Amino acid sequence: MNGIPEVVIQRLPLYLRTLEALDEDGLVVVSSQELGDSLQVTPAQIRKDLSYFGRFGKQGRGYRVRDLVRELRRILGLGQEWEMVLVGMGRLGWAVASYGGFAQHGFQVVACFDNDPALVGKAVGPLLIQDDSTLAATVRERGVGIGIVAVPVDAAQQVVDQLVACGVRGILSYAPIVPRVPPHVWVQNIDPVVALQAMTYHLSQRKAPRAAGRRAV
Amino acid sequence: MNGIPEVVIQRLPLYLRTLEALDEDGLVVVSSQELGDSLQVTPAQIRKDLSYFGRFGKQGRGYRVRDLVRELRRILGLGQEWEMVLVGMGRLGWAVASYGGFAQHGFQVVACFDNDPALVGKAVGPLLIQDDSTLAATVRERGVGIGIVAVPVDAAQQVVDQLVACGVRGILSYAPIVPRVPPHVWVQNIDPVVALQAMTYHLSQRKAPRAAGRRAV
DNA sequence: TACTGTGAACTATTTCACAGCC
DNA sequence: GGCTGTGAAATAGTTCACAGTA
Repeated sequence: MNGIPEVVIQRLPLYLRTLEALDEDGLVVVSSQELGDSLQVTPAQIRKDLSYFGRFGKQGRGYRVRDLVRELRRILGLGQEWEMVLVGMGRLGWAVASYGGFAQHGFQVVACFDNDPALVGKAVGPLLIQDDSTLAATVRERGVGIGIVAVPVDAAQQVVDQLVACGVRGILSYAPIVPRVPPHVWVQNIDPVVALQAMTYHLSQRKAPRAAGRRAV
Repeated sequence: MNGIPEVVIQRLPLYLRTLEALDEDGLVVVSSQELGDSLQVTPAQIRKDLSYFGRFGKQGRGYRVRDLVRELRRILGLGQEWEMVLVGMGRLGWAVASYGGFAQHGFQVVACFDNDPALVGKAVGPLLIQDDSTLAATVRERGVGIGIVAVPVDAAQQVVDQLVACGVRGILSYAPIVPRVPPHVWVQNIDPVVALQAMTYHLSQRKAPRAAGRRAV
């Protein structure tokens, strides 16, 4: 055994999401079996995943939902508000900026940027679109940790480089490339077309076996 | 060996995406090494992945880019136009409907639905928002294969059930649940918050190792 | 010579199965 | 009795390394 497997990390937010829903429903204690039923994951997998981080359950009973929520939030680093900058204010960037789901989960877009003079100065909710040239200063000043890339593919690597140069350590990219980043920077890509294309493989087969995972993201 | 591993299927669209870009750049032949450099995947992995489907390369030379694009498109079932219905026309659904990237890749939203009378009848590009009650008829009539779910979490499972009942075989879900579907239906989930939460785990650690995959999607 | 295609070796991940505890 | 936590076993996935060929 070495570190904690990346697949495990990617599953924790799913556990958290479900546990939060169960908590809202008023459930106090949950077994790995029940949680697994909701998530379509084996109970053994849930227990093994959690065991990488500690012992959170009570034998013979299960896990206290609220306690496990708290532990997972701590493990995932969700105790703080995370500030993000958004680059690219075309249709996609606009939609991302207007998406309420981030704030709800402690992720805040604190500034947004575009290099199109026609867009700079426009208001997006409480923010004004800034020119790309002000990106570095804003990121450095506020110590923003995460950048969202919503620019066209041809500009994507350049924007990623800029963000990395300003000290951003996480990048959520909607651009259809695998960006090149130094090893201390973490990237998550989101591309619905890629998801659809993997799906059509299965839809084209005579018979389809099991359901696919989220690849989340 | 049994079937083709799911991870392999999920990587093929990434290969395709990169090969299409290389083709546009005028590259005629590519080696697994070069392709791997673009994608940050080992050459051995690319060769192995492709070998599940046939022999597409020439020893000593590499792969003809255009031929490999054609093969991958065939394997992924991209020879046809795929019709999709979109359910949920809130902000997110609206953004999805307006997204140009689908049409560009042979995925067409042919109808969109909401259960809010205030939205029904409004135009979204060339489409009119229809009432949910007309979903089944539309899907059955046109034999639509893919449904996109962009409704709030509380309605998501119900909408998924409806889509499945009408004969949809693939679901792209933006809702924060793992929907329950019969085994012949394929699901891909997209949730940027889940992606961010996995990322903050790494950002919270003292040192961060390698870059994460896309889990795409 | 420069590459692919591929068994075999290796590594990672999942599942099993059961001791231990509530 | 029912459930967790966890080594050990089983599976799945990746990488190596080299024979074969254009």
